[in-house]
Amino acid sequence: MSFSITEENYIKAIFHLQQEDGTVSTNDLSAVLQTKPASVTDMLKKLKTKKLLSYERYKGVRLSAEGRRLALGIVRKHRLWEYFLFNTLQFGWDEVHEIAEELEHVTSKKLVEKLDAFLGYPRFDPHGDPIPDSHGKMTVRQQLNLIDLPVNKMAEVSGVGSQSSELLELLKHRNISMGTKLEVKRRFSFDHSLEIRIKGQQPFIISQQLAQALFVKLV
Amino acid sequence: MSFSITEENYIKAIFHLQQEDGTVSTNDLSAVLQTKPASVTDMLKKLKTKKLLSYERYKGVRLSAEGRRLALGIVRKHRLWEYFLFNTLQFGWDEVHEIAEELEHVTSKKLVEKLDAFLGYPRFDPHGDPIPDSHGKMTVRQQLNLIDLPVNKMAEVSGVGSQSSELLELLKHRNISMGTKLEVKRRFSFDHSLEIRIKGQQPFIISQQLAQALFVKLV
DNA sequence: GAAAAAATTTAGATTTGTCTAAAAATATTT
DNA sequence: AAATATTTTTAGACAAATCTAAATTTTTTC
Repeated sequence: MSFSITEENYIKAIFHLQQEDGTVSTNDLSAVLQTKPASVTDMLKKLKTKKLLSYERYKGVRLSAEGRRLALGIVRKHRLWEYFLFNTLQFGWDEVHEIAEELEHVTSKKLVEKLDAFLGYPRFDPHGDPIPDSHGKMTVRQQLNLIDLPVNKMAEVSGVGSQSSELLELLKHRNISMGTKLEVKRRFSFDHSLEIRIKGQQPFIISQQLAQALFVKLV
Repeated sequence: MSFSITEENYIKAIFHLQQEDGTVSTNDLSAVLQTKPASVTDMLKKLKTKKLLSYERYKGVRLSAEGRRLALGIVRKHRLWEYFLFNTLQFGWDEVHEIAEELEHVTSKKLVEKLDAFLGYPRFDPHGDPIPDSHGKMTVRQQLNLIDLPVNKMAEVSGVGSQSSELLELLKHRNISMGTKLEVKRRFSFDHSLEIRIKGQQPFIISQQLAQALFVKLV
């Protein structure tokens, strides 16, 4: 069985939304895919007949084992291409997502395996997200949200919560990127902002929203 | 203005058919695109309104300057990706075309330029076809370096890189002279040596230095 | 230069993925 | 638990790209 680019994008979106909570709603999908809820309903019915997901009207949706396998394949391709664009072609880490959105739909299985080998079987993409291997397995990284990082523990940035250009723009301006070493100096309960200090720089304050969008690991 | 993958495939097909004779017929297009003539007619009308070609009913079709520019851009992408697949990812030269058919539709301009730079601005793809540069210009090849001769293409020796007696001595010993017909059987990336076969003889291996000193033309 | 053959176009239908507007089901508020 | 609000689905329509069958134009043959 083969799938259109549109179908693949639905499956990928459901996969990502499912990470948080078990079932995914029509409205959530409508929001991330930028299509009307009515169109989402139509597509869900279609994907159900293709056995990629279980769906009952008004009850939300969940990927089947088959659907999950497909999703992992797409995510694998997306992240391998991101790695290629960043490491081989020297793109900025804020540019790679958009291009990978197209490359991820190229179908050749052999291409994916050759690319993986050429890149040296990388396990994380430029945003710190794990790259599924050819069996769909991902290395889990002991990564925590910056908002949860204990005060005065040195850590390094290992992931971001979204690929939005707004976030990436802010990070660029704040001079934060993958591997940046930092620690939390203080917490302000009023607005949940944090004072952080990047190694070798003066401390400064970041918002709760930004802190929640950053993942770090202890060093 | 942007174009669908289908529209791009029509433009590319017209471009290739146009190489032979000036105008292209509905039936020829129908044959290479594997669609019914009626469908071709519909698309030609559409592409005419987009000013990519000139078309009058029953009279065949010709690309406009705009259409030619678009076609060259697609051919450029196709051949750069073929070069990448063959030279970087070590695909067989018979496998690259099919995969490049998908990659050629990825839209990022910057990707094409970065890929071109990464590959070292190659001027010919693995089949020996010229790669248009970013302005759409192609090198016309009459004579090429033996090191660039695609595998399994019969060619004849048409020139040498120097007149040094050392070179000529070696050529005499190897039994190679002007007009000798040969083909490349294999390439060894380790030392860039080539296995070649002179028509009617057993294959043997020559060094990179020797290959670079020989010019051939396709026969 | 007709008649026959081939190529091309028109007309009307189909599939995919989308939309709007209205109806139905579910969730929230009071 | 009734009223209200929100979410989701249904019904019917539309654009893109295709098809088949029939009509038209061009080309070839005699």
